[in-house]
Amino acid sequence: MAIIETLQKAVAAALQHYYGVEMPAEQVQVNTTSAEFTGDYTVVVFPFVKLAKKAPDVVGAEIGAFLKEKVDTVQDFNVIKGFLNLELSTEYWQSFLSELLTNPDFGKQPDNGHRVMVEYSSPNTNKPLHLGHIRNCLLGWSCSKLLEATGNQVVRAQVINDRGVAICKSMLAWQKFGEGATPESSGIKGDHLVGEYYVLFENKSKEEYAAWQKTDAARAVYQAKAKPDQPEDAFFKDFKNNWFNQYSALGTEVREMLLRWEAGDPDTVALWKKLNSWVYAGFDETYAKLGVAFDKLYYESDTYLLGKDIVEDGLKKKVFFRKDDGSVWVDLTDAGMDQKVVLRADGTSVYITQDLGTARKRYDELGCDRVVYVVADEQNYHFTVLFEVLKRLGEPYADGLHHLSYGLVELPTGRMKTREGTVVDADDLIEEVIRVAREQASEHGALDTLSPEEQEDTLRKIALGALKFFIIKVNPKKRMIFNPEESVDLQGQTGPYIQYSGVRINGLMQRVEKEKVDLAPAGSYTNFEDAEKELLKALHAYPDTVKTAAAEYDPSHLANYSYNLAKSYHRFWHDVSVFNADDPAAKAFRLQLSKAVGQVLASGMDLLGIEIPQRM
RNA sequence: GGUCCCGUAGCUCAAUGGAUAGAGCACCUGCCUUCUAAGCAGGUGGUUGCAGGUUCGACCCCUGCCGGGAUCACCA
Repeated sequence: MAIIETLQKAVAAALQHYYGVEMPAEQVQVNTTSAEFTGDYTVVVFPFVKLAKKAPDVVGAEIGAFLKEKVDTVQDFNVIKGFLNLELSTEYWQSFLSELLTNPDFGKQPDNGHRVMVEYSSPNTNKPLHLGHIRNCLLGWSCSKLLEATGNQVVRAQVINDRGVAICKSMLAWQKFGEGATPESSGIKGDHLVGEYYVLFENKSKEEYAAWQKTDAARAVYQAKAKPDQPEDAFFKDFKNNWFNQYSALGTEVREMLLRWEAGDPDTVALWKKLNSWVYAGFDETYAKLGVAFDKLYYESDTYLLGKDIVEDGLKKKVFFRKDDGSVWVDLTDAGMDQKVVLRADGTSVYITQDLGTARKRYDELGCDRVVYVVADEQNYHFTVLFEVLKRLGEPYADGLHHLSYGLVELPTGRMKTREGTVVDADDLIEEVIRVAREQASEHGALDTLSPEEQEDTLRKIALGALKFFIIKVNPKKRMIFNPEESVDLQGQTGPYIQYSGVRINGLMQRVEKEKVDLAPAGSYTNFEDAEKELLKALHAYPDTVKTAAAEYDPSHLANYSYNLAKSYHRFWHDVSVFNADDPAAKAFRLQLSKAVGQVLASGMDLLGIEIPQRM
């Protein structure tokens, strides 16, 4: 904020003037004053005492006097234990407020000419979205909004893992046992239907494995391969993947199906397209409910062969080397990593080959000089390697790549496990939060006069506000415990608490409209109440909060800010009267202040992907 | 075992190296005749995993331990 720079420069000038000390202005620490002291901004004078060779309170008093005289926005100061607290003039705060109100883009930055891609969600097409995808989507969406707000052009991209063994399992199970069921005939949402066949496949496979374990062949394998003293059940648990690849009839069928798919067999491709189309329709519905969207879709089936030219390139540049068997590697041991295959001996791509290829392709085609990959932290190593390799290849965009790594979402009972059926389904969860919101609303009664459509819309906003805030308030890199009961709380540190402060403001604004209140005399109101000053200071901090959240790819900063702003507003609401204020200037000022808070809350919540209802 | 991440109130989470480590939930106590009480005010609750170090000042930076997690495939 410009005021901070002004103060920094003035302090530097004071140091020069009194002590002949040269200090770069940006090294001067200016903090916001904590609530229990008088003042708006605080200069920490400890770093200067050695240079000035005077006691902290003397230095503070001298600099304070200098600032008060030379900087007209500094109205007063006090020094406590080496902290120089500065009070800005009421004129400054008044003009700040009116500037905020005339600037609908307050807190946002102008176009900086960069184009950034934010890649998020990356679902597999063999089952529906779950709680983990929700955290991913909310982070990706909010992050993309933050990047836009800080002046970037953003491309939202989704990579869809639409090929491979997983979807073939669903396809095979549907073919064998589905009897032609469709989403229409079964009344089941497409992604859930396909997911059911995936589960069915896994169950059938489990049965087959159990039966196989009783055969002589299995006994022979156990005798030959088990470690000494290894009990049978432990051995067969470990052996499962080997069995599936070598002995399983279903396994063989799936692999044959995958081969047919890769060969472009028309029937297989048609089946694949049919099931995937059901899944996409299901995903679209879930994304719509979550309020997230994409500008660009990448299908793994289009990109999985990509990246071979970059391997050639890397060989030429001696970044990669070829082993005798023909496989291509990169040696990162000098950077504390391992050697890594980038191309198999048979010439086919591996996971990282694709990512190398798509990174270059995106830069070439879309000019994205920054890419944010929103991917869970289990892939930290993969991205460290990927970025390092691209750097060594001298790719021009290599420094603009960022892995927004987020921690796993766990339940109070522990990790979600597919096998134990503890995975929280995204659609179920959304339905559940809406149900609870409906229950609470009927007790509350505030929505009773709305039309049924408006009621539904409001309930959706409240419910999703609760769910989204609950997830987004946590620092992304931390693992989070998701307690379903707490996620639907509407009181306390929650989305609805913030929405409610916005709703209160909406109510005021409607009344302003109706009663045609004159807001002009606000400027003559100068004797701010504590609650008012607190709000002004909070509003003042908004642009920096947006900047920090964007720079750190961390929406939780903004979530916490929004909560604190809402909290200050609730206190203000309680402490002072707005419409019943005793003088017209106070009334006008409080209405302007409320309007400003409403504007910033709406802006901030929008960056988090949360809507504020008209009433609740 | 190597590398990386996390350990803060009973629980879920905050705290650009700055002042007495803060919120919410839960548990108590108050506040609707006044702009929506989905709100406000107060109380209880802490050796910031442990031990050193750097600094005028450390939850934050450094070192070593302890605990939890992730990852180290010609899988994705």
